[in-house]
Parts: sequence; C-alpha cells; structure tokens
Amino acid sequence: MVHDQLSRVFAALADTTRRDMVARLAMGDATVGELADPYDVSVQAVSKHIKVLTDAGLVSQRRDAQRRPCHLEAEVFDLMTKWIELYRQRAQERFERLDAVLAEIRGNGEPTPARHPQQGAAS
Amino acid sequence: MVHDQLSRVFAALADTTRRDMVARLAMGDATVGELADPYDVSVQAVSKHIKVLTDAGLVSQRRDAQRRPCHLEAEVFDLMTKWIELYRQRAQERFERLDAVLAEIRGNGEPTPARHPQQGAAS
DNA sequence: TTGGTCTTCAACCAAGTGGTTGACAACGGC
DNA sequence: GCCGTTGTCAACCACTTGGTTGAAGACCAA
Repeated sequence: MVHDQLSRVFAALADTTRRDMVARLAMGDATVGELADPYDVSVQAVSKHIKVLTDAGLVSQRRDAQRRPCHLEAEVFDLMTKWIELYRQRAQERFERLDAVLAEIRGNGEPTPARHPQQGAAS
Repeated sequence: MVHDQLSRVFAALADTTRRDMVARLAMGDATVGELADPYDVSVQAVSKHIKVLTDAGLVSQRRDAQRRPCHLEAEVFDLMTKWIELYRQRAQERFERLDAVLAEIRGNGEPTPARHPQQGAAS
C-alpha cells in the first residue's frame, strides 16, 4: 500500500538487514548468494529483501548466467536527502529564530526554558 | 520489532501522512487537533501517528492545559543524513572509478567485459 | 540429457500496522 | 460541581511484512 517512491525508499531502509545490504553494496556489486552469506536466514528471504530494495529504486540487478548481481543506485539517495534537507532546514531556521527570541527575552531579564536533546546510534 | 532509532526514524517517515505532519511541524508547533484537521481520519489515528514520530525522536510534545503541542526535533534528521551520505558517497566513488575504468578500456579499444567481482575490487 | 548451482515464485504463518469505535483522563470555563 | 474540549488508551479488524518450506525456472558443465 506504499504508493510513492519516497515512501518505498524510507520503508526499504527501515530494516537493519536491508541497510546492511546497502552498506555491503556500497563497497561493490554482489550476487544474491553473496549478500545472503552473512545472514542466518534463507536465500529466499534475502531475495525478498532485494525485491524491496529494487522496487524502491535503490538497487538494480543484471543477468550473469544463473547469477543476478546487485548494484546500488546512488541517485535515489538524493530524493531522500532533498526531502530531509527541506524540512530539516526549516526546522533549523525556526530553531534559530527561537534562539534569537530567547536571547531577546534573556536580555529583558527573563529566564530561559529548558531544552531536550536526543541520543543517537548508527547501524 | 523495530529496535534501533535509525530504523524507527526511517519507518516513521515511510508514511505520507506522517511526512505531511513533519512538513506541517517544520512551519511551527501544532496541537494534535490542528495536525488532525487536514485529514479525513479520526483524532485517535493521528494520535497514533504522533506516537510513532515521538518514539522515533522526530517530535516532542509539551503540556498546555488539555492540549499537547507537538514540536519537530531537527537533530534526528542528522542521524539519517549521516547514514545516507556515508553510503551515497561510497557508491558515488565506485561509480566514478568505474567510469575511469571504462574510459581506460575504451582507450585500449577493448570491449567491456562482464564483471562480478568480490568485494574490495575496482582497484 | 542429466545433474548441479543460483535464484525466484507460491503458499503459508506469526507478528506488526493503520484504521476504527468506545471509554476515560485531564483540564478550563461556567 | 458539571460540562465541553482535547487527547490517550484499549480492543478490535483488515492488510502488510518478514520469515519459513517446497517447487520450479534458468543456466552451465559433463
């Protein structure tokens, strides 16, 4: 039920196994078997993951005899990056405006309200 | 079953309604009701969407009497951007190396061979 | 042709997701 | 206190998803 490509791309990357595969493919093309090797799941499951990635436009496959080497398509990343940057920037601008307002308030002797940051982890 | 934050963030944005809400919040904080207004779904459904966004760390909520104004947290976007840039860059580099290889091959008048290297190739 | 390898397709299953409705908690206004 | 407003929680439903196994397609080698 995921109609647009942006949704498909985000959904495809919302899975650690698939992000792992993208990381692997960023180092060079690989066959389905090579991609399946590190994981404890069936080749069929990996084949399904690859289908999700190709449907999202993140991966393409060519033919090489029985093999179907996978290739990472870098362009689609731009789609995400553009979307993210659009709203990150706007939020950042608002954040900075807020900072300016707060500085002004501080200048008038008002206290500064608390802020709540986030922690992060990479995959 | 989405354990790490990066997965939660990608999953949260893999939905057009939630991306819409992020777009709305990028322009300024909004209450649950205000966020629900443009959509043809129940407030409860919107409340669930907001829960997904907050669990991903994309949104925070404060209290204001009965209202729970939502605020977009821009920092989490960096988590995504970093991940994306890491692999986009690698893929792009490989792409450019491949271009160089192809140019060289063209220079020698050789036909382009099929390649399915194991990782670390393209040297 | 026969057999082995690589990959996908089909059917199935448990768990997760996005939606619904109904109940209820929390708060301000009267 | 009582009512209206705002939002969440709980239970439920249809559909999707990530996994499985078994069968089959596509190809090479002998």
